Amino acid sequence: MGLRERKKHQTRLALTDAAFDLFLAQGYEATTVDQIAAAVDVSPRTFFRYFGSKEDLALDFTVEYNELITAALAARPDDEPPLAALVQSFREFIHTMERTAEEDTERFLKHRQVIDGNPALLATSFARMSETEKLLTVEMARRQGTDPATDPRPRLLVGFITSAIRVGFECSVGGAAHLATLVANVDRALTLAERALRPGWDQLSLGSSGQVATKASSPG
Amino acid sequence: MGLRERKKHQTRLALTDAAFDLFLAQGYEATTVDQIAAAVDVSPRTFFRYFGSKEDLALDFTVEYNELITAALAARPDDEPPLAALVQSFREFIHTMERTAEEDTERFLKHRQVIDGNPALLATSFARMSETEKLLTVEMARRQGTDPATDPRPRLLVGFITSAIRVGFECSVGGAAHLATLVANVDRALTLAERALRPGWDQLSLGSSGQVATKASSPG
DNA sequence: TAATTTATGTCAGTCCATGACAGATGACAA
DNA sequence: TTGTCATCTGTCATGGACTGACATAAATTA
Repeated sequence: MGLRERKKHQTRLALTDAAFDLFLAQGYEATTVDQIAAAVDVSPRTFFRYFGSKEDLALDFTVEYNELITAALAARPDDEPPLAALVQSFREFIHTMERTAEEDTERFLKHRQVIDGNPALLATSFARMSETEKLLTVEMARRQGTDPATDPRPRLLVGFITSAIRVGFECSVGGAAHLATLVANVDRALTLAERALRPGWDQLSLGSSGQVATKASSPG
Repeated sequence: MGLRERKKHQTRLALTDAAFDLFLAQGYEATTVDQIAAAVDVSPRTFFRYFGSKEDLALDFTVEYNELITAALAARPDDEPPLAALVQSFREFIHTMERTAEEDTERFLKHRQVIDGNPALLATSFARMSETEKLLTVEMARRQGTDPATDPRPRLLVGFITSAIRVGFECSVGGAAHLATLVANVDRALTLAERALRPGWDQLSLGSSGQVATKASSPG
């Protein structure tokens, strides 16, 4: 890696670190881009060459997270039941998060504190997942043997599980910002979600007409 | 209603109408607050006395929608199974929406076209639901006889159903902007969600320790 | 009509974000 | 080493979203 690239990496890191320190000290909204840039001895214009917006910086890590999740699902064995594969992917994800967070606890806790302390940021961080949800849906449809364009069930399954994740995170807001608590809450939400779903609902036996196979087994 | 109040109501309506016409003609981002204000012969400063932000105007209707949903749930009979009550509330909601939309189809379609045409707006419109989700969760917890602060199941149930709604809306984006299609898609998503859930999961029989009753019936 | 309340306009200013241009700096080949 | 080239950065100018302060105009009320 050349000097140029190293420097870039360095400034980027310096910007996020300075930013989060300021966010924690004065709040997200109260800190200006100018302040962040000044803290790193960089022109405000340069800030926007590294991040598209202040929010982009604050939610930068979500990109990495979303990649982790899709990668996790792609890595699950094909013969695993689809729902189990999805849930396991999310479990793996939070444990990966746990591990990396332990290496860099300080940074991790700062992030969580800032995001959780700002409803708008929190909402956006989840909204950013919608792209990932699309990817997960496609992969789930493949595993279920259906077409995601016409069959909403894979999408629904993904929606269920991500909403469980959301709930797990929500439960951890405000309370102890301990990583262990967060992981435990997400884990519990996932377990509950798995239990809440009718067994076998994700196992699609493709009907001839593309109609939902479970229809036959539904009451009435 | 005095003249003053009538005028206010009038300007507010004029602002939203002018705004949505401009949004449709030039796109949401491309139209400025100044343009909207000018179209109604009002100072830009006045715009912000009616709406907190451009986005607030665009998503104004969500407030009404969210009130409809919570009211619908509150009106369901107490002896109805919780999940059924929740799902029925959403069904009632979309049918109320259908009825009001038929009275004022033009405005309704404009709204949907603008929102669906802007991913950021769409995301925010759902993010705004999180306040409503909290209210729904409290009511669901009451119906299930648990404490929403310690038991995540009511919250999970609400999350499931709202994510079904989201999926229903998603399916309708891009395709025919027909109201009937939208309603049908949401309806289908709700039905699928109901079917996907294990029957009786919402019927909590409060264990002595507050532990989850369904635990006993879970495999392994 | 007079006094009070309240909506509106004007003005000035902050912050976020972007395009354009010029100068500085690292990359790379001769 | 040197000169060329690509790229990063700072400066400047600009525009759009908002906000506070103050004055004015209009409606409400007595």
